[in-house]
Amino acid sequence: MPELPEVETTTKGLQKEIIGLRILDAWTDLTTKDKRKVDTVSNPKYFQKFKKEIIGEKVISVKRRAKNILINLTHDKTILVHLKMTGHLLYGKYKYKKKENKWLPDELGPLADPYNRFIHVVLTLNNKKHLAFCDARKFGKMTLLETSTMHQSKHLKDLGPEPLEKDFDVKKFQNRLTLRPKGNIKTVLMDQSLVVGVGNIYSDEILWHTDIHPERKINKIINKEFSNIFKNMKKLLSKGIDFGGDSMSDYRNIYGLPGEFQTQHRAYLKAGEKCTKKSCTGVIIKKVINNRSAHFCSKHQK
DNA sequence: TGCAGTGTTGCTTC
DNA sequence: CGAAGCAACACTGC
Repeated sequence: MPELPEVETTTKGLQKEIIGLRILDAWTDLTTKDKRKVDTVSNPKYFQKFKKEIIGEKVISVKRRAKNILINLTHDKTILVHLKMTGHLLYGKYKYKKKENKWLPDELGPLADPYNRFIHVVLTLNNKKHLAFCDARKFGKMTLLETSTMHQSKHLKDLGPEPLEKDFDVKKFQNRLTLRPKGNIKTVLMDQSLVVGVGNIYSDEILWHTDIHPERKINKIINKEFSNIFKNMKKLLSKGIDFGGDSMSDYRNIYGLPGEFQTQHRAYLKAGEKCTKKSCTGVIIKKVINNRSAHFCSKHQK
């Protein structure tokens, strides 16, 4: 689900609702033994430490870095959340069912979200409301970092530049992508160590708009095309934010409500449909490229 | 009914 | 180092 526009939508929602609130309690039912998750709340031992650290702290700010949400707390602490495939952060009123060790939305909770049944972490706030982390597939990540050094942590240190930052220009963009001369453009666009924020949906859309085949090698792309990809990447990511994210799959904002960017798709999940580019007679096809499904026009993307 | 497919990324292998 | 494949997990939809 969540690529830059969806994570940005969630971040903005949190900025509106939870800044200034204090964390009173934390709960989870996650119990993985996966080594890759030792330093996240999925590891029960880590969670105990995490809980102790965040209780009593107040939310100072909420930021986004790549597809990570950073909840900055007092005393140099920051909660990092990555939604991965099916994560949701929901804000509202929930109640705890002790018998089942489960949380349910209360009458003021985000009832709209059918993903409420996958609640795996709940933070209790000092306004009688909660921040719930729902995640059907349990791929998501939640961990605690030291704010002053977090950008050197393994979670953030290898990330490329932000595509929507003012000082990120087409020259820097081209220099980054050119680090992978033999890579397929679609795969390279999604490589978070080169440029952050683009995933499977937006990469398909960017390439449809720029008339470029997803398997075109980086070293076969000319300057003018880089400039076109750059412009369309910024345009489509901004549009995704303006539309409140893409809910073709399960993305919901912090109130459990869907975004609308899925109405703007030209390629993603449109296999078999006629291409809608002006005077193009092609059809959208689907092909697995580097283990990801790519959707593109059989005719105008070259 | 059963099984392929799913937005991400981290690890392994070559 | 880079490229590619697959695993992590559990549900949805064909």
